[in-house]
Amino acid sequence: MNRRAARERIAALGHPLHPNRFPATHLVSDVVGRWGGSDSAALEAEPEEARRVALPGRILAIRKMGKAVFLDLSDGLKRVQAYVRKDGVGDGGWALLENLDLGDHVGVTGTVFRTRTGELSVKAGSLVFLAKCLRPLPDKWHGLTDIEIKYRQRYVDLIVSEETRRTFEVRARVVSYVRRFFDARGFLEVETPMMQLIAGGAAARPFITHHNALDVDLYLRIAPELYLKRLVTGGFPKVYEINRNFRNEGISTQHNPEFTMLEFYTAYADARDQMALTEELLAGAAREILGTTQLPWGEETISFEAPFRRLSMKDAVVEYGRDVPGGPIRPDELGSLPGLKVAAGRAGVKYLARFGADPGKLLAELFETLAEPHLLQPTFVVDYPAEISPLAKARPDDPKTADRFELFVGRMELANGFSELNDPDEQAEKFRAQVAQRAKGDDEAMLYDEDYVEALSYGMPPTAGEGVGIDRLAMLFTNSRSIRDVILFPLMRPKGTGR
RNA sequence: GGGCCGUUAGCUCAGUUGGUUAGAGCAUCUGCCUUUUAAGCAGGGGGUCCCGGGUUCGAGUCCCGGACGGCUCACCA
Repeated sequence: MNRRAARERIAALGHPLHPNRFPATHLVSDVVGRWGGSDSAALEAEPEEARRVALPGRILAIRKMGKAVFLDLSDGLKRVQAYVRKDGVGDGGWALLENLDLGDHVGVTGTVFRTRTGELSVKAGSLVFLAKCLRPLPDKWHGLTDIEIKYRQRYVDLIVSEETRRTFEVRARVVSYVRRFFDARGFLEVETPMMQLIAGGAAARPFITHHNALDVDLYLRIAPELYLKRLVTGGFPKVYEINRNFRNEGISTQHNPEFTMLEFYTAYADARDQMALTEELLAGAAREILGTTQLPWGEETISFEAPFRRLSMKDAVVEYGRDVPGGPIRPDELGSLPGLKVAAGRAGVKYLARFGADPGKLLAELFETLAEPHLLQPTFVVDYPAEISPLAKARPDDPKTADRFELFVGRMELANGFSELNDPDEQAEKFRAQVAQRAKGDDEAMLYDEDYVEALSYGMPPTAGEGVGIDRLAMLFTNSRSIRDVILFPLMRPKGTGR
């Protein structure tokens, strides 16, 4: 109520409570950028006229010193202090000052100088009111520690946390870099349907919605993959899309129901070419955005220096399965179903029964249990089982192994790519196998997409495709441990709803 | 959905084996202070101890149930 009372007093002093504009000559960042490097002597050497600014900002600190006051002004990005003296702004300005609170917006007109302690400051000649903050800001010293408010009321987080601000600026630069990277290499950015009759291109549960006029159920896409490959078939040899995917799965530090995916397709290329392109993309992004390929990750460091390590899924299981109780995992065990079952038993793979009949799923499960938690440095895991890769082409030398890779960084799956299956008959066969699995209760198995098979029958050139999780990439580039830290408005349980 | 942890002033947190009137710093209010910067000094106000039951002479503290949040496991990128 104090703040509302202060607002009333400001109005009584004759100040408009919601002025339409302030004739700013600079923002705080401009002042810091222009004079941040000038010491006191350099500033004094400039004529006063050249140091005059009309500077708006939000008040983030008030230090009263009797008949002088220091205000920390922020433009969200930088801070600079205003030095307001009673004899500088007069009785009117002083009366206004006495009714200002933390969070209010004001405009200061004055001269840039440095105080005797060397702090860059603006000596106020006048002070105008711009907007009132009626709610108290979080604790000035501890900041916003309530992680729920941080996510639910991101605007409050952004007001007080320069780190949060920086995180989202880095994220924006990542996306911008990705676009420039692909544009420069002749890729066409496209947008494909978010609402699909068949949610294809990945194994996940979709969200469902309904179109009234057509009276059809539609799915929010779980991936753009099948549409992008239709475009390659249609004659765009290089396409990419950066957009949201929606998966009706759990929420965790690495999962948000809607997340941003980069997918790109290169005709006439294979999985190896995509890996090389990916290394170039990530190392280049790190260098340009962060100025280094050595990224801090908690107490550790991740090196985005190319080339990244290549490791087959089986080799990974053997390498990280050495200390399994009951004896190390042996390469010969991974070649047969009985051997895999024995190995999985020793490794303590969960839900053994569910994957027991499928050697591909069993190997993937072994990999996830034993190897994935160790893959801190960027590692391309290659040679995925064909059974778990229904949209991928097999290796030319081995029909049981998909020409597929996944990139792991920071113990997370960051990217997934492969040489695309372009044989319509084989694709039809794989869809049928997926449908059969679905009938057996696997509700993440894919649906048969008849139109996609027809598209392939028109002839898709040899093509490699890949998806990269942009949110996770943003996590890596900002040293964020939770995906919620890199999504401005992550999905939260609505307030007041029970479980 | 399971497990673990948390919820005390506007904010960040203390609060002993269950025992007077629940505390501190910041914020807020009053006074002093014209180069401070977590400004300083003096004083004041401010509490549904998350909610509902229970045990007890007595509950912020113990027990049961619930709400909300975090972490984690499973599904998944």
